[in-house]
Amino acid sequence: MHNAFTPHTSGDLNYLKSLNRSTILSTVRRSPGLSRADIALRTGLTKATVGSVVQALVERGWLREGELHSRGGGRPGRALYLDGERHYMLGAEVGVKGLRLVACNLLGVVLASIHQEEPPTDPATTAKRLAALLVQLRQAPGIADRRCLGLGVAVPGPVSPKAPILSLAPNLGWVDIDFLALLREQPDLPDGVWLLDNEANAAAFGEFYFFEGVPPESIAYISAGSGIGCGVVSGEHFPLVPRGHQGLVGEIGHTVIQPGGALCHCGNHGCAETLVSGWALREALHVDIDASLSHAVLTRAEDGEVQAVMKRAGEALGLLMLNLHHTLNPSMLILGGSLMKLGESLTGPALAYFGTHQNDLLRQSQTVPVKVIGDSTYVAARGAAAQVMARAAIEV
Amino acid sequence: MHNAFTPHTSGDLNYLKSLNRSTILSTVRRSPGLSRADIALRTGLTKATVGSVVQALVERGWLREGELHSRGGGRPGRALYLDGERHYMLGAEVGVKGLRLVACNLLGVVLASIHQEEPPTDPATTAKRLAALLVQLRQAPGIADRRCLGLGVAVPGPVSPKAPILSLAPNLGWVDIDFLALLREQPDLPDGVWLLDNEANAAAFGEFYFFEGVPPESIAYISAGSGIGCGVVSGEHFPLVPRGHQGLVGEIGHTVIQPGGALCHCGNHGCAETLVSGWALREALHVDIDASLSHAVLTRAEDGEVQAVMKRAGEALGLLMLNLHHTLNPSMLILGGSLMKLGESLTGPALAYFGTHQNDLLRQSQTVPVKVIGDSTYVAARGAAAQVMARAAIEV
DNA sequence: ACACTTAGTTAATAGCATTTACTAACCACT
DNA sequence: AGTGGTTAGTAAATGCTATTAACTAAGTGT
Repeated sequence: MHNAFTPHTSGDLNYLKSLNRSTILSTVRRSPGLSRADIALRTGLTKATVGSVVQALVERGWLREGELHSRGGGRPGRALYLDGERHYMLGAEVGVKGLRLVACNLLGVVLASIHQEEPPTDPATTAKRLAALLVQLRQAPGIADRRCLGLGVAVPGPVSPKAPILSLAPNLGWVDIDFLALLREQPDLPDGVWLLDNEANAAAFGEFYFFEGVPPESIAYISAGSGIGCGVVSGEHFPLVPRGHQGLVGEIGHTVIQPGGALCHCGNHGCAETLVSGWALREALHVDIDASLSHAVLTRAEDGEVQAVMKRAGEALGLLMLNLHHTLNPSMLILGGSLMKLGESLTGPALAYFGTHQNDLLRQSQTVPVKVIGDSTYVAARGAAAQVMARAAIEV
Repeated sequence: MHNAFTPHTSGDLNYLKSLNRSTILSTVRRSPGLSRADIALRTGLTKATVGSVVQALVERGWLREGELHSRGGGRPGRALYLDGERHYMLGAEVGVKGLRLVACNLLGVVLASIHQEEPPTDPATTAKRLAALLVQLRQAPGIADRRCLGLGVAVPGPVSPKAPILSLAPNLGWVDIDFLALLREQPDLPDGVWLLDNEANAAAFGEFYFFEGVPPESIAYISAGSGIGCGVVSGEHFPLVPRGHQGLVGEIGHTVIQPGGALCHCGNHGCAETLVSGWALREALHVDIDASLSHAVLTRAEDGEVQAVMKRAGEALGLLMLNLHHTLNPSMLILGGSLMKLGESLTGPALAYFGTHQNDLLRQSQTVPVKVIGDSTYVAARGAAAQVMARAAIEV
C-alpha cells in the first residue's frame, strides 16, 4: 500500500477512528487555530468525540494547544495547532540532474535539506548514495531528537499504481525499479511509512497539502523540466492523487498538440514535449547538454531568435494549461519545474495565451488562478514528505 | 447532495454500517453468485458481519438467494444475486434531439423505455413533458408493483459540482437551470433519490456500474454527438466520477488539437469539436440540420470527399483518445454517442490511429481495450438510473 | 453578585464489528 | 449405514466507538 490514501473499502471500528482522527487533523491543518468546538461544528462530530481525539493527538505530539480566543460571551476556546516540534518526515527526490532531500515538520516547514547536483547512475548505486545523504540529514541540529514518521521518495517517471515500483524513467534509462527495496538494504534508515511516487504527483501533493493561504479545492501542478508532467490533487480531508491504470495520469508531455509536428523520442509527432521541455529548448537554442539553459536564455534575452523560440514554447505551455483545464478542471494551476527558472520569457507567453484563450464555456468566466513557482528545487522532495505525513496520520 | 458518491468526511456508526453494506452489495454486483463466505473472504469482513448485512439486504429485496454450490468437501454455500424483481430506478436523458427514459432493475436490465424524438424547448415546458412521460413509464406492466428508488436525469452540459444545477447547455440555449426543481413542481412523481448529471458522466457511470463481463478498473466514456464530451469513472466499490471545480472534467471537445485550425463556436481555433462532432461533420459534408447525418454518410460512403472527411474526423477522434490515455489513463475506453451510428467510416480511422500511435512509454505496451457502442440511445438514461441505485444503496 | 453564554469534560447509553462457540450440511472413507 | 473431516452459516458475548445528557469551567454583561 504505497499511496498516501488508498481508500478503504470495508471498515471496522479502527477504520472509523482513524477516519475521524485524520479529519480532525486536516481540519486543523487547513485552518490553524480552531478550537475543539469549532472543529466539532465544521466536521459534524460531537464535542465529546473531538475532545477525546484531540486529547490523544496532543499527547502524541501531533497537535499543540495555543492561546485562548474569546468571541463575545462565554468561555473562550483554546486554539489548536499542528505541533511542529515533535515529529519530522523525510522526503527525497531522485532527479535527472541530482538528488534533493528534505526533512520537514508537520507544518511543512523544511528543517534541513541537502541538494547534491550530480546525476544518478544505476539504481543500486543511487540508493546507496541517497541512503548516505539521508543518514547525514538526520544528524542535522534539531532533528535527531524528533520522531521520524517515515520516508517518501519522488522519482522522474511513472510509478505503478499497484506496487511502489518505478515503471520507467526515460531520462535515467531505468526500467521497473523497486527503488524502495534497494533503499531498504542500506543501513541506518528510519522505520515508519515508506512511499514512492512520481515527481509531479509528489510535488502536486505537497503544494496542495501545505498550501499557504485559503486552500484550493483541487490543483494541477505542471512540472516542466527535462520532460513535462503533471500531478493532480483534490479532496479536503483526504487528498487524492489519481494515478490511472498504469500511473500515467498527467503524462501530458506526450499529448499531441501539433499533429504532424516534430518527431518526439516517444515515436509520435507533435507531442507537447517537442515544443516545451528542457531538451526541446536546448535543441532549438543550440544549448549544449552540460551548459545552463537558463543562463543561455537570460543572457540572450534580447536575441530575436531566442524570443521567438520562447514565445512558441510558452504558448505551447499555455495551450497545455487550457487543455488541462478542459480535461481535469482543477480550481488552480501551479507551474513548477526547472524550466520556471527561465522566468518571464516562458511564463509571459504562457500566461498570456492561457488568459486570452480561456473560452466562455461557462458564462461566469471565472479565470483559473495560476501560481508560478520560480524555484522548485525542493518541491517534489517536500511533497513526498507530505505524503508520508498524510499516511502516518491515518495510522498514528 | 446530488452526486452518487460524495465521500463522507467524518463518520459515525451509521456511516460504517452503510459503507459495509455498499461494499457487500457491490461485491455481489461485480461477481454474481458469491456466497456469504466468499464475500467475507474478499472484503475482509467477518462471516458474522456479512451474515447479518446480507440478511437485512435479502429482507429488503436487494439481494436474493440462489442455488447451492458445493466445492469439494464441506457444507455448500448459498449463491447470492442482486434481486431484480423488487425495485426499479428511473433514468431520463434530456438530449438535444429528444427525450429518452428508462426504468431498470438492480441488474441494469431495462424494464421499460420511452424515446420521444422531439427537441426540448424551454426548461419548464420540457420538465412538464418529461414528467408526463415518467408517469406513463411507471404504468408499464411489471413496474407498478415495484418500489421506485428514485430518478436520475442526464443533461447535455456541465452540471455544477456544488449543486444539482445545469450550468450551461449550449445546444439548448439553457443557462443555470435547476431542472430538478422544475420537475418537482410536477405531479405524480416518485420520492427517493433525485440526481442530475451531465450526459457523458451518467453514461460513463452506467457503463462502468453495469459492465458485462470482468469489470474494468476504470473507464473513460467518450460521447461523440452534436458536441464531444467524456466521462470518467473508477473505483471498485464506490465508483467515483471526477467532476472538477466547475464540472468541466472531460470537456474534451474544447481541447485544442490543431492550433490555428478552424474557428470553434467557443471562440478558439482548432478545438476537437471543429474536427469531430455532429455539427462539424454536417458542415463539412453539407448536410442539412434536419437531414440524417448517418443516412447521408452511409449512402455516400463511396464518395471520395466523404471518405476524406470521415478519415480526418476519425483520426482526430483517435488523437483525442490518445491524449485522454496520457492524461487520465483509464484502463478501458468506451466510444458512444450518436456519431457512432456512422459506423466503420468513423471508428475505422479512429481505432487505426489510436492503435498505431500508441507510444511505448511503458515497455509492456499493453494496448488499452476500446469498446464501441453502436446504439447508445438509452446509455445516458440508464447511467442516470445506475447513479440512483448507487446512491440508494448507501442509504437503503 | 448574578444571570447568561460558550467551551470542554465526564458518565451512561446505544450501535457496530469482532471473537468464540456453536449448528448445519455436505463429502469421503470405512 | 456410520463416522470423521471440512466448510457455511448463525448466535451470544465482548470490546470499541460515537452519541447523548448532564455536568464543570470560564468568560461577559447587568
